Amino acid sequence: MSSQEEQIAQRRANLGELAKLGVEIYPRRFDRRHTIVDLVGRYGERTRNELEGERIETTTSGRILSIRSFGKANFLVLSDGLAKVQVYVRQDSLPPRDFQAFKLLDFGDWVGVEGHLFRTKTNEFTIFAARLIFLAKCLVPLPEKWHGLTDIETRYRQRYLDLVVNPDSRRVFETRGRIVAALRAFMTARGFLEVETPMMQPIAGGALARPFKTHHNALDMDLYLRIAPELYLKRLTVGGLEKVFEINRSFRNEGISTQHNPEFTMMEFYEAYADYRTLMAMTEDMMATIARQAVGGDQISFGEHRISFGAPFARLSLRDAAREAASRRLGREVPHADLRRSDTAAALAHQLGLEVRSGSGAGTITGEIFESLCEDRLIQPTFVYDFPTEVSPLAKQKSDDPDTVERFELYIGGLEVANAFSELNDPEEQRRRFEAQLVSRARGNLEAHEMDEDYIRALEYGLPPTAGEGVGIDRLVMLLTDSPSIRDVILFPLMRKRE
RNA sequence: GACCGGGUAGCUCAGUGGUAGAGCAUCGCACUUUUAAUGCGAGGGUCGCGGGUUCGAUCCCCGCCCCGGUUACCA
Repeated sequence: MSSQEEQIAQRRANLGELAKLGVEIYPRRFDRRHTIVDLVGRYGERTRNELEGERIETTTSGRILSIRSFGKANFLVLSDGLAKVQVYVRQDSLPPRDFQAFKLLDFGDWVGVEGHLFRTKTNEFTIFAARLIFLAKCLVPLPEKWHGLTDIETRYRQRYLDLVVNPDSRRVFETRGRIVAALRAFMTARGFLEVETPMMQPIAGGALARPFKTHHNALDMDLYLRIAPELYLKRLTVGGLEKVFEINRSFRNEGISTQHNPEFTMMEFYEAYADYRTLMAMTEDMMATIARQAVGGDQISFGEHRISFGAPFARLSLRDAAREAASRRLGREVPHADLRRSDTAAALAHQLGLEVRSGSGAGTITGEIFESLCEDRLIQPTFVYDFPTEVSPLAKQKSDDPDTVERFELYIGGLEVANAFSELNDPEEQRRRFEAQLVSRARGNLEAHEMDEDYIRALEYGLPPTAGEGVGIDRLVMLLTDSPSIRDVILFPLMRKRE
């Protein structure tokens, strides 16, 4: 029998013995007077004399993290996930059955305890147990207490184990919860209405990405998991909902990396009468506010970097960024004009050693130069603005430059954290943009946007001037929790199936 | 997809072409204020999977699986 089988058999046997003692082995309810974190927070600073004088009684519960046994005197450490407390279990202070049951407890079991608070000789804040109540068995041995669980694969596949033994992991997800709560509060306080739009869509639009496909049986209809909620949210603005947001899970059938999980969370919002400049100011405020509420300040550490979330953020036009990086790389001044024509842009990309799809326009190539040369250098928060129209089929052109749209992306710590633009609301221009995308699709670009007649029809009813933005919540959580991989901030990241 | 690193006890890790190692955990004994409790004793292994070389493979070779990283594709 392997060590694990042996330990499981032993724990099962202990459970059987508990049942024989007449202990209910899967009880239904347990009423606590305090949680452990309450107990420690309220009384953890009391001195020995104060505790002796007050004789504070408590009933609490948690998982057993360790058992130190001296025969007739024993110490348990219980955790409720947020705090730990020691329990002193003394044979002559418990009902005999409780003490017999105690001896059948294993590391990892859930128990309740009744008793009063005191400090031991070594001044440890402790519950002096008068009753022990068995709550649930841990049949499988938990990871070791000292080294914890470091195996990354197990941490992702069995996140519950990671959460039991790695307090840092727990903290990441608590911070994530605070970030989402702070974002929601931020938006609501500014008069935005939280809405929910379809995750299953007949046309996967609103972004340039490959979708997951599914099928509805009763309707015999193919559907896609959304790649973005964008087109539905703007339909709502057509309907007169001037300020809407959705905290949305979206799905993209693309590669997996430290920055990409197939399903990910965005906060996307639309504001009528605003343009992308409005949103830059709002985004600066949003980032600083979220940082303060989630981690208590607007200065953070991310890997080797110190990052300030304080406004104002740097601003950099995309073409300038690409041109300057290309000039630096090639050691010569690249003229502005070279990024405006597809032939000169392609030649430039070739000199830089970048491969571009044949038939790519100047805008696509400029975007690629930016991505490969600039993205990961943008450590302090930076708005990269004014994107090529070609790569932005849903954004509004600048009034003086039809090849450029009013769009920005926010980069922090080398991560693309937000993407925003003044929304294209001219239905005829929107149709031309979709048609250009269809040409790109016909050339093999599987991420090109599809024609969405229903969306064009909505625009025909009139979308007021509007600006919209998507904020990548997973990446924001990475930044604010100093996590190097998106999988560290998603409770159950997608893993390959395993037998 | 390519390249690099990894997969050995429940956990954390060492190791060798010749019977598989440690600490923690587990089991037994002792112990009524410990702090990774301690002391003594014991059990626990498909060395990721499959093939090959060899008298003999956990180790060398080939293929595959899984994980991580880099890179490519990809907004």
